[in-house]
Formats: sequence, C-alpha cells, structure tokens
Amino acid sequence: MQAPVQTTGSIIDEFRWRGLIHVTEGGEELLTPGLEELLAREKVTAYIGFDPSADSLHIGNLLGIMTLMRMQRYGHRPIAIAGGGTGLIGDPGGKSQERPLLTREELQENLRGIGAQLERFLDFGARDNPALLVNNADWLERMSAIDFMRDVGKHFSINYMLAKESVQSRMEDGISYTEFSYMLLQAYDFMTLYDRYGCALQMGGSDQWGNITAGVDLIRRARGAHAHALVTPLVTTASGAKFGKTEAGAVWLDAGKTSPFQFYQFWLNSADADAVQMLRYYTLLTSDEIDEIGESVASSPERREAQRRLAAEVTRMTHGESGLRNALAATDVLFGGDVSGLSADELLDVFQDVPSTYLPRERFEGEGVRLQDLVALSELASSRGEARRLIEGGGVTLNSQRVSDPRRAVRLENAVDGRVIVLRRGARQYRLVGIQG
RNA sequence: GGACGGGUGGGUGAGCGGUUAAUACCACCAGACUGUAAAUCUGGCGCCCGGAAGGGCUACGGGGGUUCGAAUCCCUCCCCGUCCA
Repeated sequence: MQAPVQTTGSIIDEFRWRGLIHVTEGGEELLTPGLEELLAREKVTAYIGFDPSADSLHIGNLLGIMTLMRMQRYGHRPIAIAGGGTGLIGDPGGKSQERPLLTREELQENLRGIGAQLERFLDFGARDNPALLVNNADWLERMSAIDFMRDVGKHFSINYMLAKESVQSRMEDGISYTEFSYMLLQAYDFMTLYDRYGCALQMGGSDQWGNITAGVDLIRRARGAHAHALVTPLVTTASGAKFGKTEAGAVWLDAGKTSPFQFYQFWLNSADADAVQMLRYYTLLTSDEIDEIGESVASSPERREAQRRLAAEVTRMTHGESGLRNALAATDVLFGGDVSGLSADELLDVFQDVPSTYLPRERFEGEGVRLQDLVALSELASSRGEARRLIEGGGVTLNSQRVSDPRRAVRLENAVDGRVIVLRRGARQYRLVGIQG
C-alpha cells in the first residue's frame, strides 16, 4: 500500500489527542524523556512485537499495527517483530499459562500469514522507510546460555528485576524462572534491533512498559546509547470488558477465520460510549472529522454514525473495498428484515461468509427433519437440549419466521427454491443449511 | 528431604457422607424494551431420551478403597503454594 508521508505536526501530538499514550494514575505519560524531541528532530526506527502463535493477527494486535502505520506515515521506519523466540516462553505479565511450543514449520507458516496481513497496513516497499518484519528466533535460538549470561544477565541486578510490576504481581502465586527471564530476552531483542537497524524506540501496550524499559536500560548499559519507550493504553470497553473478544473468541484479521461481514459487525456493535474513542484509536480520520461524528453521536445516537463509520473504515483497511462491499450487502439483507424475498442464489451470495451445513435431500423427504435437530446439526446450538431450550424461548427463526416448536418438521417445501434454509439464532447469528442432491 | 495449606463447572469461590448436576457472584446465551447500543427486567446455562411428568449417563486433580450411598472419609500418586533444610 501507499504510505503518504506526513511531515507537518508532531506525531506525539497526534498520539496525545488520539489517547494513544498511556497515562498512569499519577497523571504521568508513559514515554521516555527526550522521545518527543527526538521524533520531531529526526526519522526514527521503531518496533512493536507480535505474538506469532497463530497464522493470523487479531484485533487485539490492531492498535499496535495502527501505531506502526502512523509512525510510517510520519516518515519513521516501522519494524514488526514476531517473537518466534520469546513467544515460546510467555510473558509473566499476561496469561500465566505456558504457551505451546511451535515447530519451526508452524512458525514459518505463521510468520507468512502475519506478514501478509501487515502488508495491508504497512508499506514494505517504501523507498526511504520500508517496513520490516523480523523473527527474533533468528538471533535468540543461536545464542548460547553462556553468551546470554555474559552479554545480557550481567547488566541486570536481581533487585531491578524483582522491582518490575510484571514480576511483583506474580510473586504471590509464584513465577517460573523462565517467565522471570522473559524481560531479559525482550531487552536483548531491543538491543539487537538497535545494533542491526539503529532501532531506537520500542512501543507496546502499557503492560509492556517494564519489559521495554529493561531494553532501554540494557542499551544504555551495554552500548552507552539512548533508546526510548512509549506505551499505549490497554484497550477496554466502557463496561470494562477486555476488548477484542466475542462469544466466538478472538476477532481475527484473516477473512477465513473471521469473515468481513462478522468483522464489520463487530465494530458496528460498539457501544456509544466506546465508538468515538475507537475512531481515534483505529482509524486515520482527522481530529476534526472525529469531533464532527462525536457531535452526531451526542445529538442523535440512534443513527449510530460513529459505529457505521468505524466499522466501514476498519473493514476497508483490513479487507479492502470489496470486503467492505460484501459486508455492507450482507448487513443490508440480514438486518433489513426479511430474507424471504430472495432467491437461493442471492442468499448464497449474501451468505457466502456465513457458516453453512449441508444435508442430503433425503433427510428432508417424508417426515422431514426436526427443527431442534436441524439447529443442533447446524451448530447454532451445541447440543440438542440447548437447541430445544433456545427454540422454546423464541430465540430461533427459520427463513426469518420465528418458530417456537422444537419438534416442528422441516421439509423440502421450507427451503428457498428447494435448496437453502436460513436459520438465525438471536439477533445476529446466522447459519445456512444447504440441501444436496 | 521435612512441616503445613490447597487442587470443585469458562472465572472467583461455597459445600465437607444422602435433601448436590453441585450455593453465590461474574462471564456467557435467549426473550422483553430499543437504535443490531447501554442500562434494566425475565428466563436459561453438563450430555442423552421423552410431548410432558420423568428417566438415564457423565462430572468436583489421577488411581484405588470404605459405605446401602462419597465432591465430602481412608490410601496412594500427580500438581500448586507457604515455611524449614
């Protein structure tokens, strides 16, 4: 993609109005002194780490991606690092679960997927400041324990490490030596990127502050140089929930894992209280544009202009113009009301994203299929018992008609053009049942 | 290696021989209300059979035992924490 270079204004100012700099309870911005001046003065190489444990990034990574994107647009050079080395270890500040080991092949596969996604946001071919994706396994795996002790361990006191919040918070429950050491590996990553690419800034979520400053300290002690840290807030919704998870799990950037329609719907369903801030976080809209939308939310929230704009902008960036078009078309049909006016072909087109189940024609002949069985078979419900409760509670529609008898027979004549049945659970979970043969 | 405490449903966490598929809170699902929002209210939330009433199966770290009956008692193993060596 193109990376229009913005040279006017300070990127730190932009980060400020977007709320992208974490502010502590004491009112202190979490960025290292001198960073603002450095960014104003020269083009800087900056990096953010991503977890390579899946072949796709999810929207929990999106703030980091956008942060790199903004850096690049201001002429700085972004590096994304997939922690092939550190990913195997687990950050003590996060989940306490040990992570599964990845094979080399899986890791390569994941890196390919992640790289392809980043290309939508970052320009890897820019002349002056091309983005870069690196794998820290390249240097961590080759490092011996002795090297590590000499080159990294020597520069840290146990007292320093124990003082880190990420360690403190685990002292009650216990923390393995491996996880305790995580910050040193991350610090070493930073120093390696500093050595190789002159990378002078690491960014991340606010939970990364301790790990990032460990790198800053390592670079100062081992190289006598000045590196920087800046962390973004942890994104939560107004109701305090962690952002980015739905009932179905993570919202992925990969269209195969989360369809453009579902992706669009995720953003569209943002709460009023969140939508405007989300625009600041996740879009490239200007301050003026966002203020204007904010006024609309205040005066006529039912129009949900912020949500619509947010969903459109982010879906377009992630899935392109065509992905957005599909999402909008599906949204029109599914929430426009009735599905019954459409032909089977139109339904298949609109529902291309929607999970489908196929059953042979014979099943629908004679007695037909019980509705509760169909709901369970289509995995709209996880068991027949749940399907029955759901139907009895009025939570299921068949071709847009509410049906409340779980034993109701579904036969061929209930299928559109004898080919397709549309099931819906609640307001927005759809499932297509195709009839084969 | 020793002493003590602990491992219960997605999470926190009760229960400590039958009345317990297991209290409560959170999360989650559906309905009502709405704006595909929030808040609120109502219902649901192991699996299977049954129209229902009801029945069956599986489950409280693993295994074994005591008992008519165990998440609850005993043995053993594994795991976690605290303290001591």
